[in-house]
Amino acid sequence: MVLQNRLDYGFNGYQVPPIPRGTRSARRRRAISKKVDDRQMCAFDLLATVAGKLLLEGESSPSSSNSLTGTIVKGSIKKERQDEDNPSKVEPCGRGSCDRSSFVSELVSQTPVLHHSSKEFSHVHNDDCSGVASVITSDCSEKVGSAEKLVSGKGKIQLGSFASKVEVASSGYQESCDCTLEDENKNKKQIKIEPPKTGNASNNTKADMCSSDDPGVRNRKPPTPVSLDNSMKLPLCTDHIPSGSFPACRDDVKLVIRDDDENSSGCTQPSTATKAFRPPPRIGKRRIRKLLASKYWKVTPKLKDEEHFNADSETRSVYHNRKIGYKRKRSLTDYPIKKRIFYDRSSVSNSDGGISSEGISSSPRKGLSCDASGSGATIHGASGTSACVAGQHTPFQSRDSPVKVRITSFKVPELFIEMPETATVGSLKRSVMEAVTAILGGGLRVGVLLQGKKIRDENKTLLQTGISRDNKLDALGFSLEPNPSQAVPPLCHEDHTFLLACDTPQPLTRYPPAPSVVHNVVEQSTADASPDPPLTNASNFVDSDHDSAPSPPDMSIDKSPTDSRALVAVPAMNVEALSVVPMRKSKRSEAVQRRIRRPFSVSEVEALVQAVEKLGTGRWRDVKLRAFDNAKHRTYVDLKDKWKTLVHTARISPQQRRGEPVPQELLDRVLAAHAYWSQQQAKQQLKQQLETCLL
DNA sequence: CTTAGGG
DNA sequence: CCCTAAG
Repeated sequence: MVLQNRLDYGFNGYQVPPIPRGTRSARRRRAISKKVDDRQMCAFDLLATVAGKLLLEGESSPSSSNSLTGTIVKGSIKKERQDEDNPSKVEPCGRGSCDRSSFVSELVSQTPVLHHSSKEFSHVHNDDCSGVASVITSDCSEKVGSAEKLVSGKGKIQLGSFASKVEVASSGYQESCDCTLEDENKNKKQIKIEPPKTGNASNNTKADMCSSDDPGVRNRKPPTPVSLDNSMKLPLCTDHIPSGSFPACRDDVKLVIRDDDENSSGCTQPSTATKAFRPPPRIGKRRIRKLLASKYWKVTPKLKDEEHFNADSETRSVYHNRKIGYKRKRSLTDYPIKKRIFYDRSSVSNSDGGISSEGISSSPRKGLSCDASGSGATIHGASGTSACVAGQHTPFQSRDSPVKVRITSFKVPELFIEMPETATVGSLKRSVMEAVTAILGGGLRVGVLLQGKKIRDENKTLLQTGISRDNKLDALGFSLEPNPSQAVPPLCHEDHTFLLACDTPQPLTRYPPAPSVVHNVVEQSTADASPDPPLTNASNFVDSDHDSAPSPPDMSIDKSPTDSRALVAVPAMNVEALSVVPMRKSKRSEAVQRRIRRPFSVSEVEALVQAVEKLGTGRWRDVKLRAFDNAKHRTYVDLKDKWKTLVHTARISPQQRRGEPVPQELLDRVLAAHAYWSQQQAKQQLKQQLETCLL
């Protein structure tokens, strides 16, 4: 029978009888994946929250002081060329003499920036000229896209060198990591982010940050809510930043933390604050896992190969997450309170979004001198976007004069960190670090906003979009959005080995792109975005997570050359989100986002078909292990689903099929295998029925 | 955790 | 892809 089938189906033969299920014990052992440390929860929670907020970033309502969307008004060309070319005018940072400084203060005084913003703003801009990070020059004819890249590039520098150390300074001295917050929570705290002392500091992994045993975190005392003001400034460019250390008042990222117990009671159910402080561990872990799966890698992909996060556990977490998903839906109250970081409600309700640019100004040419000679500082007070807006108008602007954009800082939305009083300062640091990292490290991209409107068309020139034109009312803004390509758990290269024994170190081999795949995404993903291997050799080969993530074929196809490579519906939500304030919070921060769609490539289909031919349907876990063990983003449920659709696809006419066409040959095999295994299954059942009857 | 199947 | 029910 078996042989016959082999002949009939023309493939290497079905494996009959199916190999006995691997002993559960073995699986179990692997299934006992690492429990996520409590302390990670904060980061995860935050990540989720941040994710929610970032998703909503964009054309946020201008009516919130916490608005994440910054606006700037480009400066006008005020000086003649000669002036501009005069290097002496280019004073990056003057003492009190710095024109800009006074200019900015003036701005500040005029700008009805709401709460903390103003304070922080003045701080940064008056005390800290170096807060002005970078000058970006681009020509009027530059396209918006290129401008974004410029900004993005600068930002990357910053983000890339982003320190992985958080210092908590209270009353001027730096506490040891060992004292508890209890000891310190009376003081105003400042958290600054420092560059790593050692070269490898930036390689800190999340595990590092969370692994130390922190008794405080386990403590059941009520949490000490710590609010991180939304005044964290992120100098955009580190060019001037001394590598060794961060002078306290220079380019540091600063958070002003205020202790606010009332806030906490307001934000957390007082009754549960103590009791429910430690939620049912199970739920907590689940939640963590969920977050972990969805966002964690984005921040610290390197962890992947760590013990905690071996592929297996990661994969499993995905499965597990499914359940979490629906469980959470049923009861949102089981939200772990142990240690969470969340946004201030006001912040959340008022606006959502990413990190906004603030204190940006643009001026023609070497406008650094920025002698704003009283020209109108446009105030967007009502808008409350809390971004410094300055506009100057000059009739002299010539068409080809470069548009200079200076972004002094990006602001991070207000954060709250809630921790038990007994948490250590060290753990607080980690929390903040994680929070910041979550926001910055996840891969950001830059959005350009003009008068609050997002400029989608990257191909427009600055001139066309009006950025180059002088209009006081023109507000140019930049926003940081979650990078779509990063929205997917990134993948570390270490993890890149292909699993199947038969596969050697092939990852580096480049296969020619599958014909139907458009790879315009590749430009942004790095080297490895390897296309599908030829079908012929695709034995068990399956794109690793890394490979397939950045370039979902159909994504790139129908996209306009705008910024819409987004896999996440970031742009779409931008405006609407704000008008739908109520829903948002629960929807965004609580709900887990749907996984991004990642169409199966032909090679994946090939691998799937081959595995199913061998193993049969109904053994999806084995199929997964066999052919997709390396593709972390494919769960066995996915495989099962794919098979389902494959069967369906094979049955419908080619005209009705959508997406990347699957070779007919493969579809034939699908049908054949499906038929065979269905038959096999039927037989099996018959046999069982007979047996039961006989018994 | 896995499967199977509906949505 | 998600969600659930059922082993």
